[in-house]
Amino acid sequence: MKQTTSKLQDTLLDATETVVARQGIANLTLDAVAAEARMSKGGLLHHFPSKDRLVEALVIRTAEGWRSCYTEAYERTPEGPGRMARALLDHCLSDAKCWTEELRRSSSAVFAALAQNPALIQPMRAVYADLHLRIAKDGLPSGVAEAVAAAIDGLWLDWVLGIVPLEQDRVVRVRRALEDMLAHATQNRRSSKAKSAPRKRSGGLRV
Amino acid sequence: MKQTTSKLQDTLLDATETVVARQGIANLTLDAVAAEARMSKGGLLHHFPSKDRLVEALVIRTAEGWRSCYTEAYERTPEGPGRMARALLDHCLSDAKCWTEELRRSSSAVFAALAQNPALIQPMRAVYADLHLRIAKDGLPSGVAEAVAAAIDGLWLDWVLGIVPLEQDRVVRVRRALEDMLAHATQNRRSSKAKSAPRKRSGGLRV
DNA sequence: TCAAGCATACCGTCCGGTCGGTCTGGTGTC
DNA sequence: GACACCAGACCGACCGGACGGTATGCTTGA
Repeated sequence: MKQTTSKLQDTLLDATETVVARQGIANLTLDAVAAEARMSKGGLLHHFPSKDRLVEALVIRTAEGWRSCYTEAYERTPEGPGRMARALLDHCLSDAKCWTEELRRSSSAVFAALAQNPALIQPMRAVYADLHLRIAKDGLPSGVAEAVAAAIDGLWLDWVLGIVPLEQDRVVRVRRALEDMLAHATQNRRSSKAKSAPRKRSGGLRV
Repeated sequence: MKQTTSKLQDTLLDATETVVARQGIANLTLDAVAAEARMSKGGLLHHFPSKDRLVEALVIRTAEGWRSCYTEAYERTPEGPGRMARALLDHCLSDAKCWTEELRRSSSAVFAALAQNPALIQPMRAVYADLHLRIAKDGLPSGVAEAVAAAIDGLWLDWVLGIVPLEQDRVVRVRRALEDMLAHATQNRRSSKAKSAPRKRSGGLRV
């Protein structure tokens, strides 16, 4: 799965992202990529045997980037219940230092690629499966970590698609809400090992 | 913005979705759509002057569908703080009755369309702006409703892209976590009108 | 009879992929 | 050191098919 990408191949993949970012994946042509990378089409095809392979490599590279990203965040985070959730909060929602323009470009390129060729979900699925595994054994009522992950995905979606402009404030607000949720969950877990407090039937929550 | 779509145009849009769902938007051709709708290409072009317009109409139809969907949910929800958040929870996360295969198809088609032509974000943006307006004046610490919306978006993303298979259990777990968060927020708001309790610096949350 | 609805044939363009070729640097041989 | 040889990197002209769009004509109902 993790293929060796040479320096030059990386350059070509960068060029691909650039073209997609600028012209949309509908206008992603081998000629355009080659031009962007200042190479001939023949040269490009020498490194990637087909357009499909090129795009696939792009997706894989990005997926692996994500994996190592959250893996490192996890390693950095102190042990204890909710470790993965805390890692996600700290890494993804702190000061937006991880919401770089570069990430946006690659993410949006991957999105486009997925739309083009649904089979490319595969590498993504692998990464997500890995992530959800960590989340599952997070040591908290499992919905909590899942909610955190989902919320981050949601913010990320808005951002990548450009549906809603990225407001720093909004990220901070959401982060606080999620942190509170996490704190409460941790607290409850500590105070009562019993089944979580009796709750209204799931139809409900009327205030 | 809200264009009148005739019965027949709807059929053609359905056909378009079907083709996208089956073959990906890369293989969305006028011929394919026409064939799917059992009509000639000329007939198709008689109703939609170009492929772009066809796809645009598809996006608009879906966007308006979403809008009316959450608007109705909002109307159905009792007044009070967190109304929009509750509406979203009740509608989107209750028994998955709104996670229909039909929605998945149309959503994924829209995704593909957006990837193909970024300008089509426009209708989506309008709908989201409307939604976020309601969320902003939800009467709770604003991050809470935003977090709910984001989490739902995240679940929705996983589902539409097929990154993670839709598990009913997972939806329920996340729903509970979010409900708890909402309940706490509502409670805090009731007990203290003061600024929310002193919190650790946002760097933190160490358990 | 006229217009709207639709079908058929066709055109021009674009683009992925092929293929023959050139250039460069490395390696053995004398 | 000179030479032959070779492999891999890279080029770019070209081909063939696909696809969006047009032009034109048929059919049906008012």
